[in-house]
Amino acid sequence: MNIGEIALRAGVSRSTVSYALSGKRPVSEETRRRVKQVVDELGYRPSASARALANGRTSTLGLVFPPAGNHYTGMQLDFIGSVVEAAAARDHDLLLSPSGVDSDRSFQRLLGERRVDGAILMEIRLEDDRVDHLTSVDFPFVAIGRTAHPERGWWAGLDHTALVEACVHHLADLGHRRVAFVNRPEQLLRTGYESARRGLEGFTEAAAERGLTARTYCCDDDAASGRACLQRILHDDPATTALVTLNEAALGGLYRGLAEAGRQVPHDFSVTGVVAARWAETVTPQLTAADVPAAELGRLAVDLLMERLDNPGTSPRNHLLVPPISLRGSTGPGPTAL
Amino acid sequence: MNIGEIALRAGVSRSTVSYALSGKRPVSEETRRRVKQVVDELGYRPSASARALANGRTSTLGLVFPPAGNHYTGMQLDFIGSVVEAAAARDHDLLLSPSGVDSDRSFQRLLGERRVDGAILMEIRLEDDRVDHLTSVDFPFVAIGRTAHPERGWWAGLDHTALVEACVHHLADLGHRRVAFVNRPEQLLRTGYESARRGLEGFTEAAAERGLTARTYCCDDDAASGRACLQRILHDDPATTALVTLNEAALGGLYRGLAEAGRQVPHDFSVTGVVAARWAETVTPQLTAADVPAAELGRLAVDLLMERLDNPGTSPRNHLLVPPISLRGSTGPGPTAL
DNA sequence: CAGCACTCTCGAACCGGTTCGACCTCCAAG
DNA sequence: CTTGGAGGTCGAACCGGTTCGAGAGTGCTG
Repeated sequence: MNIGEIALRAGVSRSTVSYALSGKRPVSEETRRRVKQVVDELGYRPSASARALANGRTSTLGLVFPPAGNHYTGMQLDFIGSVVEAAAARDHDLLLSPSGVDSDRSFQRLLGERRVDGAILMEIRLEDDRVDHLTSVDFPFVAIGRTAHPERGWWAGLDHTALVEACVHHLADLGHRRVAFVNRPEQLLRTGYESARRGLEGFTEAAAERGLTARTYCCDDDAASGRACLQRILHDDPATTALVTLNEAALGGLYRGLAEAGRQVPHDFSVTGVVAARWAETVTPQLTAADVPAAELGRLAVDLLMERLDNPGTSPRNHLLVPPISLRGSTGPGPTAL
Repeated sequence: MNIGEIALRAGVSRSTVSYALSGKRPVSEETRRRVKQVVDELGYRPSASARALANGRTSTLGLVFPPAGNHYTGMQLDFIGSVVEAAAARDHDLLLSPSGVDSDRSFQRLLGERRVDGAILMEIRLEDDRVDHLTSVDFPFVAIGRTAHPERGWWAGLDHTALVEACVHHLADLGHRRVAFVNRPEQLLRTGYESARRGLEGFTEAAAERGLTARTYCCDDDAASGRACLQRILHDDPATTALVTLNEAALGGLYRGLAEAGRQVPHDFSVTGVVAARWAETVTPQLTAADVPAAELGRLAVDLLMERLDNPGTSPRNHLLVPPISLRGSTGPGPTAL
């Protein structure tokens, strides 16, 4: 059942059916009614491929998805969900593209074969080939996070530097003097993963500013690594009384490590960091943390992308979010309090 | 840069270029070489829309995605990741479709507009309109879970009945006599959500078989609800010594509730259920549970779907998984042990 | 009544591929 | 020397839409 079939049954030409449906040219009320009736009877819907071929737009956005090798964090799920819904609300579909092992190939599929009108890039690095490449071919995309040269692009991101700094200040204000930082896996840090880098930067800077004794650690994205990491922390400096983490997946493990070491949260050890609210609430005591607004980030990214698609040539826009710290129960007075 | 351009530069016709690239007809070595060289030089890739229009296949699979209203569970993320990768491994893309508020509309987009060759349906209900509809129009799809009439379709799922039964037997063997079941949200149960229904069924049956005193609860998908649910359990029957849960998102809240009530896990309260390993490991003590093999489920679903697409008319196949219970640390002897 | 603008409709071209049938050439078998 | 088949190439049609230019009909003005 194609447009020709509809035209036949409605007794008009194919172009008239097209105009009746799109409204791009005036069509008599009588004709429009007949066409719509036939369309409804047959349940006709125009083929997406044909339409995409004809007018050069696929009405599909691409989401470049982190590989499954890295464990996913909960934040990503909320993010994806909100992107799907925001896209749907604007009559666009979302195509997932793994940026995994063979990332070139999937890039080729998305861009080379023109499957999508634009893309959203997750897992940004400070120096990011993909960003450079897309920028150089002028392909419309929005990054989730900032590269080292954020002024030149479209992006939505979190100010991890400021968030981690806020966490450190919070701990320092409470009287903690010896603090640790539990980062994302080392491989991510080394390859310039944005949040890991900027978070570390914020931690180092704020700790120095407050004159704290600070140690930094990398930790794989799972509970067992979190537990091991905590053991290293207490082994390296048993006098440590607080930590800041970016690592959602390790959180449960960190808590377990503390429990095993006999440290009570928040009584004799404080924990804080940057974590989606949903996960901060699963640990006991609930985590005092800067809540990652994943869903908002997804909506903003789609907004930006649609804006870029609708007005090509506009100068880049961006959103830098700095959510406040939600005080829950995982931080308490440190040794020098009072 | 379309196929005509390539043909021009290689000095052959468009059809020859097509055959040189697809290999569907013999082409002289000489010609093939020239075509490939031009293609490489220009970085030409055939347009996905045009190809889809011409041969009727989009090389795209649809994933009907649960709405964001329900909180996502961690299991879903692993699942999606593995589906994306399995699809990519077979040169297919994955299109996400929200099955949310306006599920008819997104269905229309996917099927009516022929954006995908086949689909994977999550969040199956025992009586599922979507399944009935797709079956009646003979659209190729694979369900994640079984409807009430599983013999007639293609699906991959978990045997929630058996898994929950195994949990109950495990608790009964340990000497627990008064147990509770923490299910997914009531709205899901009421609307016939498969895992909630079958899980409940397994629980009720096994508890009866073992002569246990059993209570069942519904619980929303978040930590606060888990905590509240646990309070209800202990309020309704303070002698309860164990629970079985399907609710990943509530797990942290359940543990918190237990801690607040002064019940030590596993010393004076046992917890078990059906949960993805990654989440079971985040709580302390780690959860003894049937590990939901989300990634495997995703791979299997893609395998089934591809098989169905490649051999239309084959009789339905399915996979019913019954993962074993992983003994971790959250269950211990009950009151009647020894 | 001619001229004109406006509304409505149609046919044809186009988007960028795939595929079918036909044709030509060359070589081996009869 | 004919015949036949295989290898290689081309043109044309097709997939299912959109869009442009033009023509038919109508009503209004000069």
